[in-house]
Amino acid sequence: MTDAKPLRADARRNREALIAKARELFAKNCFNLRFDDFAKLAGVGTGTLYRHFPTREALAEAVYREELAALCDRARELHATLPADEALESFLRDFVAHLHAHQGLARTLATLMATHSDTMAEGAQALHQVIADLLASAAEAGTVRDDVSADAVMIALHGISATHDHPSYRSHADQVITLVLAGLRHTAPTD
Amino acid sequence: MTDAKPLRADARRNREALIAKARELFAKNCFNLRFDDFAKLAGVGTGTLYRHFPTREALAEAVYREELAALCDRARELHATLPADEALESFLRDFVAHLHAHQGLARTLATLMATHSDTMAEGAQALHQVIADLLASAAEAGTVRDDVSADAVMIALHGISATHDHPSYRSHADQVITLVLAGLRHTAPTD
DNA sequence: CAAAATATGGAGACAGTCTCCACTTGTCAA
DNA sequence: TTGACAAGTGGAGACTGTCTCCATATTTTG
Repeated sequence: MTDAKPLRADARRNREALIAKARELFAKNCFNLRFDDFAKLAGVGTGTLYRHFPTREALAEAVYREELAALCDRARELHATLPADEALESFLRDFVAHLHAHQGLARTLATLMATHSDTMAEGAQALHQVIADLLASAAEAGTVRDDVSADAVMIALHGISATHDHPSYRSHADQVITLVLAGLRHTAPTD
Repeated sequence: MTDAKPLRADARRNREALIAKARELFAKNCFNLRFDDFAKLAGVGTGTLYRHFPTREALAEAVYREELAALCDRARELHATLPADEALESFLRDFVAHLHAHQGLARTLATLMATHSDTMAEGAQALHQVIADLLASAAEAGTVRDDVSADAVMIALHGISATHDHPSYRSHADQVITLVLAGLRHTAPTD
């Protein structure tokens, strides 16, 4: 499901060029330039751009796939070395810090999460998975409540990433994480 | 700041027609039709539409202003009759239920919250205010922690409204509210 | 009732998106 | 090497939706 067709040499080259240029622009917070112009900037024709990345989101995802994967790896690492609830806390805090430092990723993530359709959400999916795993472990260990799904946490993260360009983003986002974690640890009333 | 210029008779009539038609369409989940077509549907010229509502969001806000105000009133009512933390809980639960029943409002709110600019966020602003008030009262009463601002809650709500078209929206959204409330009641560690 | 102020509508300028296909480039078997 | 087929290219131009502009119409006012 990850790949299937061996790309021709020049095709791969163009694809790389496109991603490289996109990364460069995203780093400069240029997200809204004309798609056609972008193609020109990357030195390829419009058609080529569209063939490789049918939408803006597809391009964004390609740019941030690695970064997102790294984040997920980090989560798994924490999962392996810390009690699950602590790993979760650590991960969520890191996550916010990372988004804060990488506007482009935040922006992309917000889009990815909003796009429930097709494979677009691949990145969001990976994120969902690691959170679900952490949550399951912690619940089993009895350190967090077991009646809250990863989706709920994802919704909170969605809110957070959608707010990335707000002035006092960082402190508010941290407060959300605080709330979520405190809420998770506050074991469900057993009435 | 709410109003200032007495609108001419025909102008007011057109404005009403526009809002009425928009409400009708939103109720049918038609959000994406061409702006020009919409003008025609409402029986006014394109120019007129643009003069009254420069953007889609402006129109959406006009349509849902009352509804949002009613929601805020309800919050104040609860605030007056219940302990603040219970009022908050009640309000947030109602809020989710209401969004669930009114896709259009959810959609609009998500947009409003994303738009930090100018007066656009008037609706979101009102919401922020009532939550801040509830939070302050509850904090004073010692029933919720006092180190979390209304903004944090708004971020969670943003996530929730942005998810309104997800299949299992309702249960996930409820879980988020549960988390937020539990988190709020879990008084901050005094270390 | 005339003049001034206010509002209208819709043609058309404009900006972006995306498709299409004649042509180029790469691959592979002989 | 080379020929022939597959794979990929690029960019002109069709298309779609947004928004402006202003001659004309309607209201209001004195």
